[in-house]
Amino acid sequence: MKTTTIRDVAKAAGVHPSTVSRVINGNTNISQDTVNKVLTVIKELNYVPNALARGLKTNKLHTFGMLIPDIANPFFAGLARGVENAANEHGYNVILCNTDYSLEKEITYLRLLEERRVEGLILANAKFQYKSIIELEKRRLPYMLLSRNIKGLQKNSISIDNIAGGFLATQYLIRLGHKKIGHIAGPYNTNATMDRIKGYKKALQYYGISFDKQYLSRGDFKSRGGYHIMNNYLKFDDPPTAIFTANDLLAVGVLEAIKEKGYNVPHDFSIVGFDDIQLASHLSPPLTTIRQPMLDMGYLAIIKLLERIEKQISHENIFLKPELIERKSCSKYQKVK
Amino acid sequence: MKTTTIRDVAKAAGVHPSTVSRVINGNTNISQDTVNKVLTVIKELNYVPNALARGLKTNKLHTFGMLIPDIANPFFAGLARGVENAANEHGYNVILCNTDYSLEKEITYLRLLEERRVEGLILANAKFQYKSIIELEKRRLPYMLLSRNIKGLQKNSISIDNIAGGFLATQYLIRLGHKKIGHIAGPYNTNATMDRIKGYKKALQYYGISFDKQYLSRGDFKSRGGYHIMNNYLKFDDPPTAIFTANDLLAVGVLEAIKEKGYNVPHDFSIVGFDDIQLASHLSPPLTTIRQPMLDMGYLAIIKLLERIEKQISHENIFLKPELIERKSCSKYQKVK
DNA sequence: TTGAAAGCGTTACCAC
DNA sequence: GTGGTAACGCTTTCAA
Repeated sequence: MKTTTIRDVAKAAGVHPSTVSRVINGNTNISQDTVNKVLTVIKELNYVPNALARGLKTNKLHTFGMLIPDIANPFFAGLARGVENAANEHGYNVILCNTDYSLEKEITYLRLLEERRVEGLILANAKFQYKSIIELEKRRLPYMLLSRNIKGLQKNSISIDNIAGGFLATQYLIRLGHKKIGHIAGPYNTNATMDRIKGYKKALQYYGISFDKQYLSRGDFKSRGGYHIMNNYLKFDDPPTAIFTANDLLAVGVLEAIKEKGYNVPHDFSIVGFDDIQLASHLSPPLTTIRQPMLDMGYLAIIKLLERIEKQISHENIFLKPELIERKSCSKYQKVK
Repeated sequence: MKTTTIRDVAKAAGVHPSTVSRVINGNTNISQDTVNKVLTVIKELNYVPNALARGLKTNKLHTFGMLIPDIANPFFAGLARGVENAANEHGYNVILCNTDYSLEKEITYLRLLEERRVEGLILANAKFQYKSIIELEKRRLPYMLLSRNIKGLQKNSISIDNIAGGFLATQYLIRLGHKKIGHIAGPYNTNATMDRIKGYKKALQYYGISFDKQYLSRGDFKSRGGYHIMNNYLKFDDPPTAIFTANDLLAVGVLEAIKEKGYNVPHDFSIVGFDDIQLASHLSPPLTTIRQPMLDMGYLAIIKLLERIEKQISHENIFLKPELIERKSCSKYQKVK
């Protein structure tokens, strides 16, 4: 069974194919009569334009590609949702690719997306390096890095200001009177982790608290890690009275370790997380945390990508403001334990 | 700047374009010499085939469309992940569309996907009705309904066996000695809700417990709803001693209401949820729940879709087995309260 | 084993 | 306002 084409419509309407094309594309220089006639036939024949043919001709399929490690991770799901919202509003579709933190997968997907002639790329994947970006630029394939910064590249990225986020969290705890503040960081090979540490140190310094390196630990963004590190803190002669974790999952583990030992949050320890995933508000106690505006970040990424495409402009790195969400996992520092 | 085409490669390699095409497509009837020559040139020129042109010619762009209400919902994210895994393994890409439970959006997206000539559709969206399916069949666009059944349609769907799920949850509570078992259901306009209720009733009947309709409540799949309904139960002269909720979020609200009144889970009340979202294992107490195998469901949907495409077969509705995940929100019925 | 030619379904440019 | 024609980049059939 052949699908109906623009030619079938033309024949049935008694006009030339190019006229049908003009009608479809909303060209104005056509008599109302012809427009009506063509439109009627289109409906009658149930004609659906072939976007591939159009794409081949115009070099525009109105499709973006998005690379993320894993859509099942709520953080990336939020980004993806923001991206899709903005793309859809502008008539674009997005092909989503899960790379599982594998460089190989990233490269395979990228190739696939190039073959498909996507008009732009949102890169929220993990392993991508500087030279891959150079490759993209050589091919003139517009991209935006999302929640991702690449060393040596000072443009076309959108992420939150992680330094500000770290500062915000730490400052909040300091203002509650805490002086012994632990920070459980993420893996050290990401900018996000390092910046959050910077913010943490900056706040300490700003408020005249000296940095104690035994209070800084390297975690893995998973609850298990938070659990072990907190247990370790609890063995200290002088454990921290407040903990800032580099993400919410770490805070989950911290909470577990504290409860297990019979202590209470926020009475005995104050906790601040990072991300504000759905989980955070449902923990007991509900977790005070630094919110990343995932939807906004994704949305903005597309807006900027479109600007790049339409006006050929490059953008400096953009940093969105993090926000402190105050819930019930922190309290004023209590002298007596 | 023109992109390099198959013709450029041909010229540079001193062969005919059709020969290049044959090399790209792994045609065997070519001398090793020519293959090598062409491959070298392809690399030199950095040639990337145009999938649109190929798709136009072959009518196969190897792309699927997937309609879901909201990727930010962990349940759908799980499905999407499974779908993408399977699609990718078979050389397909997937265009993801968030419909926000809006029929209008569903229709708009569907049209877009048709124009793009996707080869198949995964429908996990909400509003779609029988007549839209008929429309798809008329257009010979293969589809699979995912976690979604449509009245009157006895084929091409994959979901879990919700009756079995409801039965499993209720049976578990009964075996713990509970006799007064409440069920907080979802919205009544979905098959999933109705089937879980059926399973609940079936278990009661099977174990000789008479159904008491005051113990069955209609919820909304949100924690707020669970909270209010549980508060209502607590006002009963004879409140249920165990609650089975139609999803995990409802259980979150139930837990809150119970704690607020100073009761303890699992000591005073036993709770079983449904879905097993990430949240479930991190609640306190960790929630016993019925797991839906999201990844498997998504994966299988693509496998079956491919079968339909390649072998033109229709499938009966497929029901996957739910699984009870035992955590710490249930205990044996205690006589004295 | 390779070349030639036609055509997939559009759009865009040039006539009239 | 509308028609004609060529071309987008590829695959496929036929012929050699």
